[in-house]
Amino acid sequence: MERCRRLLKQHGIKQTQQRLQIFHELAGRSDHPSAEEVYHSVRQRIPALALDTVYRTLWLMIDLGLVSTLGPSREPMRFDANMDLHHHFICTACGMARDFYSAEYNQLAAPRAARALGQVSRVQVGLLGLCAKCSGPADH
Amino acid sequence: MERCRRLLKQHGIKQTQQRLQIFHELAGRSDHPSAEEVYHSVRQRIPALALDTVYRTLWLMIDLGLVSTLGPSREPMRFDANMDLHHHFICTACGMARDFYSAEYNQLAAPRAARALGQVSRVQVGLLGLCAKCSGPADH
DNA sequence: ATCCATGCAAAGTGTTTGCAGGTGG
DNA sequence: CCACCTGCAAACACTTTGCATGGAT
Repeated sequence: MERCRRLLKQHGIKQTQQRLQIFHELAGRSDHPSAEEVYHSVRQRIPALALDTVYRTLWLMIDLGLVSTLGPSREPMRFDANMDLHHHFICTACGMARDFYSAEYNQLAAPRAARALGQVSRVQVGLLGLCAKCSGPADH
Repeated sequence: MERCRRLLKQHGIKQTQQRLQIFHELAGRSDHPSAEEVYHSVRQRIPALALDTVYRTLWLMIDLGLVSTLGPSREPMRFDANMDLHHHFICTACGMARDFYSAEYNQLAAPRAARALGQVSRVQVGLLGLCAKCSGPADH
C-alpha cells in the first residue's frame, strides 16, 4: 500500500479512489482474483466503478511493477502435443516457449508450505528469461 | 501419430483428414502454436479447413489425453499483487492457486538443456495437484 | 446406409478503445 | 484551472455453438 502510493507519486500518476481501492483489494487477498472478481468486491465501496477501469488500473500497475499476472498475459491459448513430463523455458520478451527435460526437476520434493495446501502430483518448472534471439546480437 | 490413431479408434471416433493433419502438425512442432497458427499451417494441405474445427479437434484431443495446453485453460486472466519471488500450488480440479515460498526452489540451477535456450533470470515452480477441498472428505 | 464430423455463420466471453464529462493536483 | 481519469458504450479478439451438408465406417 505504501509502495503503491509511492510509485504512483513517483510517476506523476494521480491517486484516485479507484486506483487505491483496487490495489488495496488485490493486495488484501491471496487467491489471485480475476478482473471481474476485483470489480465486484471494490464495487461495494465504489458503486459507480466500471469494469474497464479495473482493467486499465491493473495493467497500469503491471507496468509499474506493482502487480503481476498468473500465466502468460494477453495471449491466445497455446497447445502442446508433448505429453512426456517436461518443463518450460519461456522468453519474457517474445513469449517463446520451449520444452526441456530434467530428471532432477521431475523429482523435486514439495516443501512443507506447499504440502499444507494439498496433495501434489506433478512438478512443472518454468524458467523465465531471454531467449537467444531476444538477448542476442541485435538491439533490444 | 500411432498413439493418435490408436486412441481415436479405441474411442470409436472417426479418423478424418482434419483430425490426423491437425495432430500431425502439432506433434511436428515444438513451439506450442495457438489454434490459429495450427489452422494456417494445416490449411495449406486442407484449404477448406475451418478454424472452429481446429478448436473442436484440439479440445477433443485434450479430453483423450493426446494434447495439453500451456497455462491455465479457458480461464479469465488472474492477477497477483505479491511481487516477492514465490511459487504456486495449483489445484487441477478447481483451479485454486496459492502462493508459497521456498528458498530451495528460488536457487534451483537451470540444466544445460535449458541454458541452451536462453539466459535464465527467474525460476517459477508450479506444483499441480488436488487442494484440500477437492481431495477432501466429500465425493470425488 | 447410418451417424458422426465439418463448414459456415452467428453468438458468447473476456478485454480494449474513443469520447465527453468529472476530479485530483 | 488544467490535464488526467473515469464511466459509458461500442468495438475487438478469441473461442464456442446451432444447423445443414458431406464423409467415414
